Amino acid sequence: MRLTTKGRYAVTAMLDLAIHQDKGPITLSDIATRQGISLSYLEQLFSRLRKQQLVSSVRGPGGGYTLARGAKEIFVAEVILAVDENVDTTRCGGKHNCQNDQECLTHDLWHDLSDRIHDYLSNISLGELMERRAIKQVSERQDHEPSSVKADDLMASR
Amino acid sequence: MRLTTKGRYAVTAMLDLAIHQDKGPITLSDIATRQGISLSYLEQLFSRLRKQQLVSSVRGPGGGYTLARGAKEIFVAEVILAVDENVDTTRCGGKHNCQNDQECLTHDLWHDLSDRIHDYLSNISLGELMERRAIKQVSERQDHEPSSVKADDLMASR
DNA sequence: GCTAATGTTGACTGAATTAGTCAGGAATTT
DNA sequence: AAATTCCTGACTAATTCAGTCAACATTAGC
Repeated sequence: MRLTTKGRYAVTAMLDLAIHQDKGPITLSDIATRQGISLSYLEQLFSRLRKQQLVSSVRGPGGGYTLARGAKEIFVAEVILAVDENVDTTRCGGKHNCQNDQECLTHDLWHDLSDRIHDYLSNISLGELMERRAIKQVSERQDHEPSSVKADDLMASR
Repeated sequence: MRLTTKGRYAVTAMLDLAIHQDKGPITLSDIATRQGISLSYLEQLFSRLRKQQLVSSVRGPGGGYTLARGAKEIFVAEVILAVDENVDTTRCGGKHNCQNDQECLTHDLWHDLSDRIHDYLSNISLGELMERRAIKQVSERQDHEPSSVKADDLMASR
């Protein structure tokens, strides 16, 4: 499991899709402008996302992409793995008899960690990230709104 | 926070160090042979690990590297960040006024996720990974050892 | 049916990063 | 003095990243 800018682009684009999907199919041009990602690069990414059945496409005018499932049923790990064709992260490729026992010992340790990260990201859905954002926005609005409690009061109370 | 093969090499090497550190300073040549990583590449990585004070070095014959702290006080996130000359992952570099509000909306969402991963990896120590491995080894040995309790008995009791 | 909008595919490319090589030098033990 | 090890920097091949470009397929609307 790798976590690079490529995966970040994919997750960001999928989040954009999730946020705007109530407006019907979304074109890649829209996402490109909103997120500042080149159209052609998005095409590469969505080609893979489509093959993994994370998005559906509609051709022709008024067409575009939609999420293939609900935002709460799509998990970050899926998105990242879809655009990351990288598989065998281990040098010994799962073989347990490489050179000496010592080698695979730490290989397994890494594999352990990799599994944990994967499990973790498999439990965060696009929907959750959206919700979290919604909560944050409310909280920020409250911070900036004039309220009965002044900022100075808060500072003084520290 | 990125998660690449570079970070994996670093974590693997640090785990190797953690496992063998009871034998005094460990040379990079030892790690190179055991883990199948080129010596020169390890030198680059350990140069950074040393600058971040994750390892201590001893020069001359009988020298090598040791962990700067106990294995339980070194966290995976530290190791990865040490070798990753972290680029600013966000295009807007933290500015909240890039183009339109929409752009930063999903940028923040990604940042959220990145933070979560960081928090997660900040709570896994090298020591924990070692322990987990130890438990796994015991469990595997028990699976293969003939014992007074037969496997069939266990299955039946379910 | 024509046209425009959009997805689909593949070949190509410059830039950055990865992973490694090489050559020396500095410190320290024997 | 000699051997061992860390330390540093310059260099390089391979890969990946990010993007460009061109051609084509499908469909909606006129």
